[in-house]
Amino acid sequence: MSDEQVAAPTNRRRISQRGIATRERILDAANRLMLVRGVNATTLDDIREASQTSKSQLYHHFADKQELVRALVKYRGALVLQRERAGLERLRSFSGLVRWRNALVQANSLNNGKHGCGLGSMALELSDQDEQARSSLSETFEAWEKLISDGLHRMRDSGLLRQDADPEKLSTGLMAALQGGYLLANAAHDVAPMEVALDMALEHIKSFLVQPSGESTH
Amino acid sequence: MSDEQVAAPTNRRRISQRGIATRERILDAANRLMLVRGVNATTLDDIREASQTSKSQLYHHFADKQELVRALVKYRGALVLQRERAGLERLRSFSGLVRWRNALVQANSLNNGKHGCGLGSMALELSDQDEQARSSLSETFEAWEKLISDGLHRMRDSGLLRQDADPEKLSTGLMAALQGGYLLANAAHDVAPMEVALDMALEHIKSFLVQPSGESTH
DNA sequence: GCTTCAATGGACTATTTGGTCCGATGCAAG
DNA sequence: CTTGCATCGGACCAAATAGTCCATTGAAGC
Repeated sequence: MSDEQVAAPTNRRRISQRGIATRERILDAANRLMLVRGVNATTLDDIREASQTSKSQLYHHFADKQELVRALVKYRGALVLQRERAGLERLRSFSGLVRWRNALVQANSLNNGKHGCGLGSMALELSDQDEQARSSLSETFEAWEKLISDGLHRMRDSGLLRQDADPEKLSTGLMAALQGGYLLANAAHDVAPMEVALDMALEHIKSFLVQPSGESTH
Repeated sequence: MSDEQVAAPTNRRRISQRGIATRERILDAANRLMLVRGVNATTLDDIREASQTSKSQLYHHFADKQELVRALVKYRGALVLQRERAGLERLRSFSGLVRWRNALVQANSLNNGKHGCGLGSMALELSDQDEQARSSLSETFEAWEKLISDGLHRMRDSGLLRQDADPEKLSTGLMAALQGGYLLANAAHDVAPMEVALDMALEHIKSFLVQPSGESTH
């Protein structure tokens, strides 16, 4: 998945720049609306209006609503991975993990925990009703976890983490804490539970550091 | 919130047993259907059919769909708390926590991680669109966490946990791990991530035990 | 037994919403 | 310029769905 053209269509003959731009507008509008209202509660007319397009355009670029949703899953997944790659690809120390944590917490605190994680909310809403969407979301989570575990591997290889640390399990645990934190923060409309959850996961990772430092997670 | 009559209506004059039974059937059907399809994707006709009732009964017992959903939030919350109370009110040891973990994992593995937690999925779907539902769900999560933290308090008072252990934070972290685990397991259609997440949280709690034992979490 | 009202069956309505269609327009190639 | 096709506007359609209404039934109190 490349960093550019995250909205590029799969295959069709002769696609103009104007068409690509429209498709991008539609996906962007769907992305914003479905983040706050949820997938099923967002109508095509909502998207049409927000994207300044027409019904025929929606159906020119997407076969039906389900296909639009599936495209959105990939679109949002690419955006998240792009953002996360920027914050994780150079991860080499525990303090880097803390900075990553702080960025997520700060972003979520801006809206008092509302909306949660765009991927997590879609996962719960779609996993039981669209196998393709579920599969795609699952792959995105795996890729996201891999960004973390790669960093942990680097930390282990450089001697920061003990050899018995399991980067894969640690990253899965951290991702679960993040997603659960998003969920509880969303329900409470307060970012606090997310902080507690992430700090727990970070403390756990910290316990695998070779030289436990007094470094705070705050 | 009492253990019995979880479906009892709020207030109305002269309510017959038959009426209560019908209300219960409706809520039970809504509970089952909305767990697998989600709230917004479940129609009143679905519920009417599954509950063997009629349109007039739905609107006799509930003002509209939103009220039915709000009643379901309380209904499901009461059911979960009832179940969790049974498993947590006698919690006094780390092995009790492990048994609790195993019960949740086993239940979720029966359907390969599908559906997730009934409260968590509702939380993400409703928190941004129904303030009353969100508030109710938030209270339920708090009550659930309190069942855990009460147990941790007992463990701390009895000298099992160190004095610097914070039962409230630990229970919030554990709940986040549980909810995140449910979410990832649902996306992966595999209970494994939920196990990893819960084990991480339990390891973290274990690190606060006064006498670290070799007790396995598996 | 009579009265009263909760409870019920189910047809019916209004609105929302996903989806279709066709003529118009813009753009690029020959 | 002309032709072909992607793109577009928006009216229109059909199905789904929330919600209404009224006649009927059943049960509890007098």
